[in-house]
Amino acid sequence: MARERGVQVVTRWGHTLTDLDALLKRHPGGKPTTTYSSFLNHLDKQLKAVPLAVLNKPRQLPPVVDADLAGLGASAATSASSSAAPASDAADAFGVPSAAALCLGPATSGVILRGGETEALARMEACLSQQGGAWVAAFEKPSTSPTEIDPFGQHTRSTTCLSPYLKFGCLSARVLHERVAAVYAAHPKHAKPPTSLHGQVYWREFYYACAHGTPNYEMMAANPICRQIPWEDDPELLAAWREARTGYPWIDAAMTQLREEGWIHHLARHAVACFLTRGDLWQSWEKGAEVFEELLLDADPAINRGNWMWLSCSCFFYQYFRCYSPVAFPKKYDKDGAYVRKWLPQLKDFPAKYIYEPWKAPIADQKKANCIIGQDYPKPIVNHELKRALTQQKLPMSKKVLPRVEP
DNA sequence: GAGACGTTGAGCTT
DNA sequence: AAGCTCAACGTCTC
Ligand SMILES: Cc1cc2nc3c(=O)[nH]c(=O)nc-3n(C[C@H](O)[C@H](O)[C@H](O)COP(=O)(O)OP(=O)(O)OC[C@H]3O[C@@H](n4cnc5c(N)ncnc54)[C@H](O)[C@@H]3O)c2cc1C
Repeated sequence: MARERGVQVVTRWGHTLTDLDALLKRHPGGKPTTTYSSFLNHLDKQLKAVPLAVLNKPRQLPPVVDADLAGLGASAATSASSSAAPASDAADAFGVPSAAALCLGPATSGVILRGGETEALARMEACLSQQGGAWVAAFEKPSTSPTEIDPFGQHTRSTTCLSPYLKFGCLSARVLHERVAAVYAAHPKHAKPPTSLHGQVYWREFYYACAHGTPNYEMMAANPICRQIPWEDDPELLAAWREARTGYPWIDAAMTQLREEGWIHHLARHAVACFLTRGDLWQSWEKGAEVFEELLLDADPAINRGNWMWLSCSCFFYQYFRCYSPVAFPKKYDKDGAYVRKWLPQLKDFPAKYIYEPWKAPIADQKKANCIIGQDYPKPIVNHELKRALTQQKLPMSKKVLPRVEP
Protein backbone atom coordinates (compact mmCIF):
# COMPACT_ATOMS: atom_id res chain seq x y z
CA MET A 1 0.00 0.00 0.00
CA ALA A 2 2.79 2.38 0.89
CA ARG A 3 4.58 1.69 -2.36
CA GLU A 4 1.44 2.39 -4.40
CA ARG A 5 1.08 5.73 -2.67
CA GLY A 6 4.69 6.70 -3.03
CA VAL A 7 5.37 6.49 0.72
CA GLN A 8 8.89 5.56 1.68
CA VAL A 9 9.07 2.57 4.03
CA VAL A 10 12.05 2.24 6.36
CA THR A 11 12.46 -1.17 8.01
CA ARG A 12 14.83 -1.77 10.91
CA TRP A 13 15.66 -4.90 12.86
CA GLY A 14 14.95 -3.91 16.40
CA HIS A 15 13.45 -6.80 18.33
CA THR A 16 16.63 -8.85 18.23
CA LEU A 17 20.26 -7.83 18.66
CA THR A 18 21.05 -8.49 15.02
CA ASP A 19 19.51 -8.61 11.56
CA LEU A 20 18.59 -12.30 11.56
CA ASP A 21 18.86 -12.62 7.78
CA ALA A 22 22.40 -11.28 7.90
CA LEU A 23 23.19 -13.45 10.92
CA LEU A 24 21.97 -16.60 9.17
CA LYS A 25 24.05 -15.73 6.10
CA ARG A 26 27.11 -16.17 8.30
CA HIS A 27 26.07 -19.76 9.11
CA PRO A 28 27.38 -22.52 6.82
CA GLY A 29 24.79 -23.07 4.10
CA GLY A 30 22.70 -20.28 5.60
CA LYS A 31 21.20 -22.87 7.96
CA PRO A 32 20.71 -22.21 11.67
CA THR A 33 22.86 -24.23 14.06
CA THR A 34 21.47 -26.14 17.02
CA THR A 35 24.63 -25.78 19.09
CA TYR A 36 25.22 -22.66 21.12
CA SER A 37 29.02 -22.56 20.82
CA SER A 38 28.99 -22.54 17.03
CA PHE A 39 26.21 -19.98 17.15
CA LEU A 40 28.37 -17.68 19.28
CA ASN A 41 31.11 -17.74 16.66
CA HIS A 42 28.72 -16.45 14.02
CA LEU A 43 27.03 -14.02 16.40
CA ASP A 44 30.35 -12.47 17.44
CA LYS A 45 31.01 -11.46 13.86
CA GLN A 46 27.52 -10.13 13.22
CA LEU A 47 27.51 -8.13 16.47
CA LYS A 48 30.37 -6.05 15.08
CA ALA A 49 27.94 -4.76 12.43
CA VAL A 50 25.35 -3.65 14.99
CA PRO A 51 25.25 0.09 15.58
CA LEU A 52 24.78 1.61 19.04
CA ALA A 53 21.14 1.75 20.11
CA VAL A 54 19.30 5.04 19.86
CA LEU A 55 17.14 5.63 22.90
CA ASN A 56 14.26 7.75 21.61
CA LYS A 57 12.99 10.59 23.71
CA PRO A 58 9.39 10.15 24.86
CA ARG A 59 6.96 11.43 22.22
CA GLN A 60 5.28 14.75 22.80
CA LEU A 61 1.90 13.67 21.47
CA PRO A 62 -0.09 10.54 22.15
CA PRO A 63 -0.25 8.24 19.12
CA VAL A 64 -3.17 8.49 16.73
CA VAL A 65 -5.20 5.31 16.48
CA ASP A 66 -7.45 4.87 13.48
CA ALA A 67 -10.67 3.49 14.91
CA ASP A 68 -11.76 2.03 11.57
CA LEU A 69 -8.54 0.09 11.27
CA ALA A 70 -8.96 -1.11 14.83
CA GLY A 71 -12.45 -2.31 13.92
CA LEU A 72 -14.17 -0.22 16.54
CA GLY A 73 -16.41 1.94 14.36
CA ALA A 74 -16.57 5.72 14.07
CA SER A 75 -17.97 6.40 17.52
CA ALA A 76 -14.73 5.38 19.15
CA ALA A 77 -12.60 7.55 16.88
CA THR A 78 -10.18 9.71 18.81
CA SER A 79 -6.96 11.41 17.87
CA ALA A 80 -4.22 13.42 19.39
CA SER A 81 -5.64 16.64 17.92
CA SER A 82 -9.11 16.16 19.41
CA SER A 83 -7.81 16.10 22.95
CA ALA A 84 -11.27 16.90 24.32
CA ALA A 85 -12.72 13.68 22.95
CA PRO A 86 -14.42 11.85 25.81
CA ALA A 87 -13.39 8.30 26.58
CA SER A 88 -16.11 5.89 25.53
CA ASP A 89 -16.92 2.52 27.02
CA ALA A 90 -15.16 0.84 24.13
CA ALA A 91 -11.91 2.79 24.21
CA ASP A 92 -9.98 5.34 26.22
CA ALA A 93 -9.03 8.84 25.11
CA PHE A 94 -6.12 7.48 23.08
CA GLY A 95 -8.31 4.97 21.23
CA VAL A 96 -7.00 2.01 23.16
CA PRO A 97 -9.85 -0.52 23.36
CA SER A 98 -11.12 -1.40 26.83
CA ALA A 99 -10.84 -4.92 28.16
CA ALA A 100 -14.60 -5.35 27.72
CA ALA A 101 -14.43 -4.29 24.05
CA LEU A 102 -11.85 -7.02 23.54
CA CYS A 103 -14.17 -9.53 25.24
CA LEU A 104 -11.78 -9.99 28.16
CA GLY A 105 -13.15 -10.53 31.63
CA PRO A 106 -12.05 -8.57 34.67
CA ALA A 107 -8.50 -9.04 35.94
CA THR A 108 -8.16 -12.33 37.80
CA SER A 109 -4.73 -11.80 39.30
CA GLY A 110 -3.75 -9.43 42.05
CA VAL A 111 -0.32 -9.06 40.53
CA ILE A 112 -0.17 -6.06 38.23
CA LEU A 113 3.04 -5.14 36.47
CA ARG A 114 3.39 -1.66 35.08
CA GLY A 115 4.38 -1.75 31.43
CA GLY A 116 6.17 0.73 29.20
CA GLU A 117 9.71 1.78 28.45
CA THR A 118 10.09 4.10 31.44
CA GLU A 119 9.33 1.27 33.83
CA ALA A 120 11.49 -1.17 31.85
CA LEU A 121 14.52 1.15 31.92
CA ALA A 122 14.07 1.78 35.65
CA ARG A 123 13.98 -1.95 36.33
CA MET A 124 17.00 -2.56 34.15
CA GLU A 125 18.97 0.21 35.90
CA ALA A 126 18.00 -1.22 39.29
CA CYS A 127 19.59 -4.52 38.24
CA LEU A 128 22.67 -2.85 36.81
CA SER A 129 23.37 -0.84 39.94
CA GLN A 130 22.80 -3.77 42.30
CA GLN A 131 26.01 -4.09 44.38
CA GLY A 132 27.59 -1.42 42.21
CA GLY A 133 27.52 -3.68 39.14
CA ALA A 134 29.06 -6.65 40.95
CA TRP A 135 25.75 -8.54 40.77
CA VAL A 136 25.58 -8.27 36.98
CA ALA A 137 29.28 -9.07 36.60
CA ALA A 138 28.99 -12.21 38.75
CA PHE A 139 25.63 -13.36 37.31
CA GLU A 140 25.71 -17.15 36.77
CA LYS A 141 22.32 -18.35 35.57
CA PRO A 142 22.45 -22.02 36.67
CA SER A 143 23.06 -21.04 40.28
CA THR A 144 20.13 -18.63 40.60
CA SER A 145 17.21 -19.69 42.76
CA PRO A 146 13.78 -20.62 41.38
CA THR A 147 11.97 -20.24 44.71
CA GLU A 148 12.02 -16.46 45.29
CA ILE A 149 8.91 -15.34 47.13
CA ASP A 150 8.49 -11.93 45.45
CA PRO A 151 10.53 -12.01 42.24
CA PHE A 152 9.22 -8.73 40.82
CA GLY A 153 9.54 -6.83 44.10
CA GLN A 154 11.91 -3.93 44.47
CA HIS A 155 14.50 -5.72 46.58
CA THR A 156 17.35 -7.82 45.23
CA ARG A 157 16.24 -10.49 42.80
CA SER A 158 17.43 -13.86 41.59
CA THR A 159 17.33 -12.99 37.88
CA THR A 160 16.50 -9.70 36.14
CA CYS A 161 12.77 -10.41 35.56
CA LEU A 162 13.01 -8.27 32.44
CA SER A 163 11.52 -10.92 30.13
CA PRO A 164 8.01 -9.38 29.89
CA TYR A 165 9.60 -6.06 28.95
CA LEU A 166 11.81 -7.63 26.29
CA LYS A 167 8.89 -9.60 24.93
CA PHE A 168 6.68 -6.56 24.39
CA GLY A 169 9.47 -4.34 23.13
CA CYS A 170 9.34 -2.06 26.18
CA LEU A 171 13.02 -2.83 26.58
CA SER A 172 15.38 -3.09 23.65
CA ALA A 173 17.63 -6.15 23.69
CA ARG A 174 20.37 -3.95 22.25
CA VAL A 175 20.03 -1.39 25.04
CA LEU A 176 20.25 -4.16 27.63
CA HIS A 177 23.24 -5.68 25.86
CA GLU A 178 25.11 -2.37 25.74
CA ARG A 179 24.37 -1.48 29.35
CA VAL A 180 25.57 -4.87 30.56
CA ALA A 181 28.71 -4.48 28.43
CA ALA A 182 29.40 -1.20 30.22
CA VAL A 183 29.24 -2.97 33.58
CA TYR A 184 31.56 -5.70 32.31
CA ALA A 185 34.05 -3.04 31.22
CA ALA A 186 34.26 -1.87 34.83
CA HIS A 187 34.50 -5.45 36.17
CA PRO A 188 37.19 -7.24 34.13
CA LYS A 189 36.63 -10.56 35.91
CA HIS A 190 32.99 -10.80 34.78
CA ALA A 191 31.13 -14.02 33.99
CA LYS A 192 31.09 -15.39 30.44
CA PRO A 193 28.49 -17.04 28.18
CA PRO A 194 26.62 -19.30 28.29
CA THR A 195 25.97 -18.67 31.98
CA SER A 196 26.51 -14.89 32.16
CA LEU A 197 23.82 -12.25 31.70
CA HIS A 198 25.15 -11.52 28.21
CA GLY A 199 24.89 -15.26 27.68
CA GLN A 200 21.15 -15.08 28.45
CA VAL A 201 20.57 -12.41 25.84
CA TYR A 202 22.53 -14.56 23.39
CA TRP A 203 20.28 -17.55 24.16
CA ARG A 204 17.37 -15.37 23.15
CA GLU A 205 19.15 -14.52 19.90
CA PHE A 206 20.02 -18.19 19.41
CA TYR A 207 16.40 -19.34 19.52
CA TYR A 208 15.24 -16.42 17.37
CA ALA A 209 17.81 -17.23 14.70
CA CYS A 210 16.91 -20.90 14.82
CA ALA A 211 13.18 -20.20 14.57
CA HIS A 212 13.80 -17.74 11.73
CA GLY A 213 15.53 -20.36 9.60
CA THR A 214 13.60 -23.54 10.49
CA PRO A 215 10.34 -24.62 8.82
CA ASN A 216 7.65 -25.80 11.23
CA TYR A 217 9.87 -24.85 14.18
CA GLU A 218 6.81 -24.53 16.42
CA MET A 219 5.80 -28.19 16.17
CA MET A 220 7.17 -31.72 16.15
CA ALA A 221 5.76 -32.99 12.85
CA ALA A 222 7.60 -31.83 9.72
CA ASN A 223 10.13 -29.98 11.86
CA PRO A 224 13.56 -31.03 10.54
CA ILE A 225 15.40 -30.27 13.78
CA CYS A 226 12.89 -31.95 16.11
CA ARG A 227 13.25 -35.54 17.22
CA GLN A 228 10.07 -37.51 16.50
CA ILE A 229 8.89 -38.99 19.79
CA PRO A 230 5.74 -41.10 20.32
CA TRP A 231 4.27 -38.95 23.09
CA GLU A 232 1.16 -40.21 24.80
CA ASP A 233 -2.04 -38.18 24.74
CA ASP A 234 -3.77 -38.26 28.11
CA PRO A 235 -6.08 -35.26 28.62
CA GLU A 236 -6.47 -36.11 32.31
CA LEU A 237 -2.74 -35.95 33.02
CA LEU A 238 -2.40 -32.77 30.99
CA ALA A 239 -5.30 -31.13 32.84
CA ALA A 240 -3.87 -32.11 36.23
CA TRP A 241 -0.55 -30.52 35.27
CA ARG A 242 -2.15 -27.39 33.83
CA GLU A 243 -4.45 -26.93 36.81
CA ALA A 244 -1.78 -27.51 39.46
CA ARG A 245 -3.18 -30.74 40.88
CA THR A 246 -0.42 -33.26 40.14
CA GLY A 247 0.00 -34.02 43.84
CA TYR A 248 3.64 -32.88 43.74
CA PRO A 249 3.70 -29.60 45.70
CA TRP A 250 6.80 -28.20 43.94
CA ILE A 251 5.20 -28.72 40.52
CA ASP A 252 1.79 -27.46 41.63
CA ALA A 253 3.25 -24.40 43.36
CA ALA A 254 5.14 -23.44 40.20
CA MET A 255 2.06 -23.96 38.02
CA THR A 256 0.09 -21.80 40.44
CA GLN A 257 2.67 -19.00 40.35
CA LEU A 258 2.62 -19.27 36.56
CA ARG A 259 -1.15 -18.79 36.48
CA GLU A 260 -1.24 -16.04 39.10
CA GLU A 261 1.84 -14.02 38.22
CA GLY A 262 2.42 -14.93 34.57
CA TRP A 263 6.06 -15.66 35.31
CA ILE A 264 8.16 -18.39 36.88
CA HIS A 265 11.92 -18.72 37.21
CA HIS A 266 13.82 -20.49 34.46
CA LEU A 267 14.57 -23.53 36.63
CA ALA A 268 10.91 -23.81 37.62
CA ARG A 269 10.13 -23.89 33.89
CA HIS A 270 12.69 -26.67 33.59
CA ALA A 271 11.08 -28.61 36.41
CA VAL A 272 7.49 -28.43 35.17
CA ALA A 273 8.48 -28.97 31.52
CA CYS A 274 10.60 -32.00 32.35
CA PHE A 275 7.80 -33.37 34.53
CA LEU A 276 5.17 -33.02 31.76
CA THR A 277 7.32 -34.55 29.03
CA ARG A 278 10.27 -36.94 29.37
CA GLY A 279 10.45 -36.97 33.17
CA ASP A 280 7.06 -38.25 34.27
CA LEU A 281 3.85 -37.68 32.32
CA TRP A 282 5.14 -38.39 28.78
CA GLN A 283 2.86 -35.77 27.21
CA SER A 284 3.80 -33.80 24.10
CA TRP A 285 5.90 -30.67 24.60
CA GLU A 286 3.56 -28.87 22.20
CA LYS A 287 0.73 -29.20 24.74
CA GLY A 288 2.93 -27.74 27.44
CA ALA A 289 4.04 -24.91 25.17
CA GLU A 290 0.40 -24.01 24.50
CA VAL A 291 -0.27 -23.70 28.23
CA PHE A 292 2.84 -21.55 28.69
CA GLU A 293 1.75 -19.32 25.82
CA GLU A 294 -1.60 -18.78 27.49
CA LEU A 295 -0.19 -18.03 30.93
CA LEU A 296 3.27 -16.45 30.52
CA LEU A 297 3.55 -12.66 30.40
CA ASP A 298 6.78 -13.16 28.47
CA ALA A 299 5.26 -15.81 26.15
CA ASP A 300 7.37 -15.79 23.02
CA PRO A 301 7.05 -18.59 20.44
CA ALA A 302 10.69 -18.64 19.32
CA ILE A 303 12.03 -18.86 22.88
CA ASN A 304 9.21 -20.91 24.35
CA ARG A 305 9.07 -23.62 21.67
CA GLY A 306 12.86 -23.83 21.57
CA ASN A 307 13.13 -24.31 25.32
CA TRP A 308 10.36 -26.93 25.26
CA MET A 309 12.30 -28.88 22.65
CA TRP A 310 15.37 -28.55 24.88
CA LEU A 311 13.65 -29.83 28.01
CA SER A 312 11.95 -32.72 26.24
CA CYS A 313 15.26 -33.77 24.60
CA SER A 314 13.71 -33.14 21.19
CA CYS A 315 16.46 -30.80 20.01
CA PHE A 316 19.53 -28.91 21.33
CA PHE A 317 19.93 -31.13 24.40
CA TYR A 318 19.83 -34.91 24.69
CA GLN A 319 21.30 -35.99 28.03
CA TYR A 320 18.18 -37.86 29.04
CA PHE A 321 19.68 -39.00 32.35
CA ARG A 322 19.77 -35.42 33.59
CA CYS A 323 16.28 -35.56 34.93
CA TYR A 324 14.68 -33.33 37.56
CA SER A 325 13.15 -34.89 40.64
CA PRO A 326 10.00 -33.05 41.75
CA VAL A 327 11.02 -33.85 45.33
CA ALA A 328 14.82 -33.54 45.50
CA PHE A 329 15.33 -30.52 43.23
CA PRO A 330 13.44 -27.86 45.23
CA LYS A 331 15.11 -29.00 48.48
CA LYS A 332 18.37 -27.55 47.22
CA TYR A 333 16.88 -24.05 47.29
CA ASP A 334 14.10 -24.12 49.83
CA LYS A 335 14.45 -26.70 52.57
CA ASP A 336 11.44 -25.51 54.56
CA GLY A 337 9.13 -25.11 51.56
CA ALA A 338 8.31 -21.41 51.97
CA TYR A 339 7.62 -21.18 48.24
CA VAL A 340 5.16 -24.08 48.37
CA ARG A 341 3.48 -22.62 51.46
CA LYS A 342 2.99 -19.31 49.66
CA TRP A 343 1.41 -20.71 46.50
CA LEU A 344 -0.42 -23.70 48.03
CA PRO A 345 -1.83 -22.39 51.31
CA GLN A 346 -3.56 -25.75 51.95
CA LEU A 347 -0.08 -27.00 52.81
CA LYS A 348 1.07 -24.04 54.85
CA ASP A 349 1.14 -25.87 58.16
CA PHE A 350 2.57 -29.12 56.82
CA PRO A 351 5.80 -30.32 58.47
CA ALA A 352 8.91 -29.42 56.42
CA LYS A 353 9.92 -33.05 56.41
CA TYR A 354 7.00 -33.95 54.12
CA ILE A 355 6.41 -30.67 52.32
CA TYR A 356 7.59 -32.01 48.94
CA GLU A 357 6.03 -35.47 49.34
CA PRO A 358 2.98 -34.93 51.57
CA TRP A 359 1.44 -38.35 50.83
CA LYS A 360 4.20 -39.82 52.99
CA ALA A 361 3.11 -37.91 56.09
CA PRO A 362 1.44 -40.03 58.83
CA ILE A 363 -2.28 -39.33 59.02
CA ALA A 364 -1.80 -37.77 62.47
CA ASP A 365 0.52 -35.16 60.95
CA GLN A 366 -1.95 -34.53 58.14
CA LYS A 367 -4.73 -33.92 60.65
CA LYS A 368 -2.54 -31.64 62.73
CA ALA A 369 -1.68 -29.61 59.61
CA ASN A 370 -5.36 -29.45 58.69
CA CYS A 371 -4.68 -30.96 55.30
CA ILE A 372 -5.71 -34.51 54.43
CA ILE A 373 -3.98 -35.84 51.33
CA GLY A 374 -6.52 -37.06 48.81
CA GLN A 375 -9.07 -34.62 50.18
CA ASP A 376 -7.61 -31.16 50.80
CA TYR A 377 -4.64 -31.71 48.49
CA PRO A 378 -4.42 -34.41 45.78
CA LYS A 379 -2.51 -37.65 45.92
CA PRO A 380 0.32 -37.84 43.34
CA ILE A 381 -0.93 -38.66 39.83
CA VAL A 382 2.27 -40.48 38.94
CA ASN A 383 5.02 -42.35 40.78
CA HIS A 384 8.29 -40.55 40.11
CA GLU A 385 10.39 -42.87 42.27
CA LEU A 386 9.26 -45.82 40.16
CA LYS A 387 10.21 -44.12 36.92
CA ARG A 388 13.61 -43.30 38.32
CA ALA A 389 14.14 -46.88 39.46
CA LEU A 390 13.45 -47.94 35.90
CA THR A 391 16.01 -45.60 34.35
CA GLN A 392 18.62 -46.65 36.92
CA GLN A 393 18.49 -50.34 36.06
CA LYS A 394 21.81 -51.25 34.47
CA LEU A 395 20.23 -53.22 31.66
CA PRO A 396 19.48 -52.80 27.97
CA MET A 397 16.11 -51.10 27.48
CA SER A 398 14.49 -54.33 26.24
CA LYS A 399 15.33 -56.16 29.48
CA LYS A 400 14.04 -53.52 31.89
CA VAL A 401 11.04 -54.30 34.06
CA LEU A 402 8.95 -52.10 36.33
CA PRO A 403 9.69 -52.93 39.96
CA ARG A 404 6.71 -53.96 42.06
CA VAL A 405 5.43 -51.36 44.52
CA GLU A 406 2.85 -51.04 47.25
CA PRO A 407 -0.46 -49.75 45.90
C1' DG B 1 35.33 -43.60 13.94
C1' DA B 2 37.12 -42.10 18.30
C1' DG B 3 36.96 -38.70 21.67
C1' DA B 4 35.62 -34.26 23.69
C1' DC B 5 31.91 -31.76 24.95
C1' DG B 6 27.32 -30.07 26.12
C1' DT B 7 24.32 -23.10 30.63
C1' DT B 8 21.25 -25.34 35.11
C1' DG B 9 20.41 -33.93 37.78
C1' DA B 10 20.42 -37.44 41.40
C1' DG B 11 22.47 -40.18 44.39
C1' DC B 12 26.19 -42.16 45.72
C1' DT B 13 31.35 -42.44 47.35
C1' DT B 14 35.50 -40.16 48.64
C1' DA C 1 33.03 -30.03 48.27
C1' DA C 2 34.32 -32.70 44.56
C1' DG C 3 34.23 -36.66 41.71
C1' DC C 4 31.90 -40.68 39.75
C1' DT C 5 28.20 -43.10 37.14
C1' DC C 6 24.00 -43.33 34.48
C1' DA C 7 24.30 -49.01 29.90
C1' DA C 8 17.96 -44.94 25.83
C1' DC C 9 22.43 -39.12 23.22
C1' DG C 10 23.84 -35.85 19.34
C1' DT C 11 27.17 -32.76 17.28
C1' DC C 12 31.55 -31.22 16.18
C1' DT C 13 36.49 -31.88 15.43
C1' DC C 14 40.32 -34.36 14.14
C1 LIG D 1 10.06 -24.55 28.94
C2 LIG D 1 10.57 -23.11 28.89
C3 LIG D 1 9.81 -22.14 28.27
C4 LIG D 1 10.26 -20.82 28.20
N1 LIG D 1 9.47 -19.88 27.59
C5 LIG D 1 9.90 -18.60 27.49
C6 LIG D 1 9.11 -17.60 26.86
O1 LIG D 1 8.01 -17.87 26.37
N2 LIG D 1 9.59 -16.34 26.79
C7 LIG D 1 10.81 -16.02 27.33
O2 LIG D 1 11.19 -14.84 27.26
N3 LIG D 1 11.58 -16.94 27.91
C8 LIG D 1 11.17 -18.22 28.03
N4 LIG D 1 11.98 -19.16 28.63
C9 LIG D 1 13.38 -18.81 28.96
C10 LIG D 1 13.64 -18.30 30.37
O3 LIG D 1 13.09 -19.17 31.31
C11 LIG D 1 13.11 -16.89 30.58
O4 LIG D 1 13.52 -16.03 29.54
C12 LIG D 1 13.60 -16.31 31.90
O5 LIG D 1 13.25 -17.14 32.97
C13 LIG D 1 13.01 -14.93 32.11
O6 LIG D 1 13.39 -14.40 33.35
P1 LIG D 1 14.45 -13.23 33.45
O7 LIG D 1 14.04 -12.10 32.56
O8 LIG D 1 14.61 -12.91 34.88
O9 LIG D 1 15.76 -13.93 32.88
P2 LIG D 1 17.31 -13.49 32.99
O10 LIG D 1 18.06 -14.67 33.47
O11 LIG D 1 17.44 -12.24 33.76
O12 LIG D 1 17.76 -13.27 31.46
C14 LIG D 1 17.63 -12.02 30.80
C15 LIG D 1 16.91 -12.23 29.48
O13 LIG D 1 17.59 -13.18 28.66
C16 LIG D 1 16.66 -13.94 27.91
N5 LIG D 1 16.75 -15.35 28.30
C17 LIG D 1 17.06 -15.85 29.51
N6 LIG D 1 17.05 -17.19 29.49
C18 LIG D 1 16.73 -17.56 28.24
C19 LIG D 1 16.57 -18.81 27.59
N7 LIG D 1 16.77 -19.97 28.23
N8 LIG D 1 16.21 -18.82 26.30
C20 LIG D 1 16.04 -17.65 25.63
N9 LIG D 1 16.16 -16.45 26.19
C21 LIG D 1 16.51 -16.39 27.48
C22 LIG D 1 15.28 -13.42 28.27
O14 LIG D 1 14.89 -12.46 27.32
C23 LIG D 1 15.51 -12.80 29.64
O15 LIG D 1 14.57 -11.80 29.96
C24 LIG D 1 11.53 -20.48 28.74
C25 LIG D 1 12.27 -21.47 29.37
C26 LIG D 1 11.80 -22.77 29.45
C27 LIG D 1 12.65 -23.81 30.13
